[in-house]
Amino acid sequence: MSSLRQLEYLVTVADTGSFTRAAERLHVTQPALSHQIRALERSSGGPLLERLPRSVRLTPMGRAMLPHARAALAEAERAKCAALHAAGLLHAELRLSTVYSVSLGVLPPTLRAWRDKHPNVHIRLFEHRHADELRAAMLEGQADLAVGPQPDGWRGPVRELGVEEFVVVLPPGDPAAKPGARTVRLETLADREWVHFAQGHGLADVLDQACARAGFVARAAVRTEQTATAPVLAAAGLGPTLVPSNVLPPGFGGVVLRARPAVRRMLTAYTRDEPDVLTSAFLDTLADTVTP
Amino acid sequence: MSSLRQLEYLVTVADTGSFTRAAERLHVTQPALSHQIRALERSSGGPLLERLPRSVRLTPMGRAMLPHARAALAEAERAKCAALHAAGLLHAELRLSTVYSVSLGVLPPTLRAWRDKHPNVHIRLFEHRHADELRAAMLEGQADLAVGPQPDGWRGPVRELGVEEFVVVLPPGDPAAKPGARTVRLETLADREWVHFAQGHGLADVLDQACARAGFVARAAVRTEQTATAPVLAAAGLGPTLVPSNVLPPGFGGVVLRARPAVRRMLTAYTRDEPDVLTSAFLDTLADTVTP
DNA sequence: GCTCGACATGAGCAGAGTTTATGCGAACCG
DNA sequence: CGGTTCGCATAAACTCTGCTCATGTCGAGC
Repeated sequence: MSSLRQLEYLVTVADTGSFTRAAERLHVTQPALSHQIRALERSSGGPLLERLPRSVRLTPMGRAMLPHARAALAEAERAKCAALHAAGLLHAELRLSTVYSVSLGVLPPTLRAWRDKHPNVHIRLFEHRHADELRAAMLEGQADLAVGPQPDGWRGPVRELGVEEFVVVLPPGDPAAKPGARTVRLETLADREWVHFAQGHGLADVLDQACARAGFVARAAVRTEQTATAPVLAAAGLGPTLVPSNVLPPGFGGVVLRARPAVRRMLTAYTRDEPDVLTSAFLDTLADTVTP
Repeated sequence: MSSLRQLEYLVTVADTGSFTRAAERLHVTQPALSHQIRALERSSGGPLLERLPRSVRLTPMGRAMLPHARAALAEAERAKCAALHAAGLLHAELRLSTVYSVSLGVLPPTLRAWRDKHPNVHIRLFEHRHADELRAAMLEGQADLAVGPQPDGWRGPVRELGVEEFVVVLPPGDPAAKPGARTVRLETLADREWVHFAQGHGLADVLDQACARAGFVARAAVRTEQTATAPVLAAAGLGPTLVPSNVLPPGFGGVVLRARPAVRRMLTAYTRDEPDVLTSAFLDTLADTVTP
């Protein structure tokens, strides 16, 4: 009997038209996918996919199989949903804890996707100024799930979501932004006054450490408490600032340059204990919406 | 994500109303089933089955989940069938090799069940007089699947189907058959002339070895080539005989007693290489129809 | 009260599935 | 036309799931 996972792999390869892309989407490596598809083909009695040099197509056999595979997956999903519905009405709240920059940048698309899938699950959001605060609150069991920078020495499941890249924001026409350049060296901004963050704000540490690595101390023209304010102030000419690229709204007016050397932060989701159904469902949504 | 197997386990427990019986039907041990159901319950967020002292019932959650689980299983099955159909394997041929006693006793119900499920697969049956002949023919690749006694030192997959119990057949009113007795000691028949089997017939060896273990040599009143003939001759008074219990037709006229000590034979199905889809489908049918 | 039936639990083990590393062939590019 | 890149297959090692075997627990029935 073929497993659900194998059917899921087949569907994903069919949808993406490529082993490699399917493997990415499924969060497994490409050989693992190759193996499973191969096993499925053995147990089905013949090839399901036609390996072309540039892409992958379904064989007639695969095409015949595909709709039933989709249906089986959908039914399994419905089985779980039905179970959740039958029992989940009691405890349908998910407590989510995070830091300012994440709740502004990464979370909104995820929350929208989640709301579409599970409109009856209420989400309660806790926001913290600093990753350490987040960590401490999670230790006390404030929330079911934390989304934020990698916590040091965390006893419990941690899932890596992806790396955030930080960008320098400058006002239009700033001399440090060479025409056409995509990056900027932090050292060239060593003598500027920066749009900084308030004491205890997580991004204040990020900025300070990045500047320290570049060999200088960032002086503050102004310190803001709100993450979203910094790039607006920077674009208005108060000085450069450094923020995760995903907090910038689409069509943002300022000049945006990747820092060189790169300033990155691993974004993770972590829980105190093994995640329950709701939490792990949210984790999947999170992983799906963050990377692609 | 819950696996297909877990859903199958759930459905079977719901159908049988018991962990133990479900485990038998699924050909796994009861702890394995307990574990999987427990895992499914964990990943579903709550109990699916209510464990009563005498039986097992579904919780509302389990009841909600059940129809979808069935549907998922059915779709997965259809996926495989669709693939087979597309590959043209549904109009295929399955070559089956066996020994006389098996083709008479065990196989007919299996073949009927198979015919109902896959009416388009033609079965070609090869019958052998002795297990060694069967083994040799299989080595040469005569058939896709062999059904017969356990082959010695077989290089390839062997699946145990169950043990055949041999019975002594006597004419009605034979003095060796005590009224109400269900068994008979072979020694008490040591001085009889037996309804024996032809030289080279597999059951001839079985009879000789059983008698040897009981401390005597079975003299032959007559030797028959056909398995079905022996019990008829025995019932007609030519002498006792020893045959697998499953070769006796329902409503057989003679006296049937289990041999003591028991004469048993492990019945197996074996293939040269890993079985293909068709073969393993037949194997499943076989395993299902032989044991219960 | 004792035994028996039925499910739970725990330890140990085999095999499935995954990852990392590497190979191979076809297409693309200079 | 060789070199490079992209995409899938293959090999080997490791991890972890899921199995069996042995044992525990609890209620029912004699």
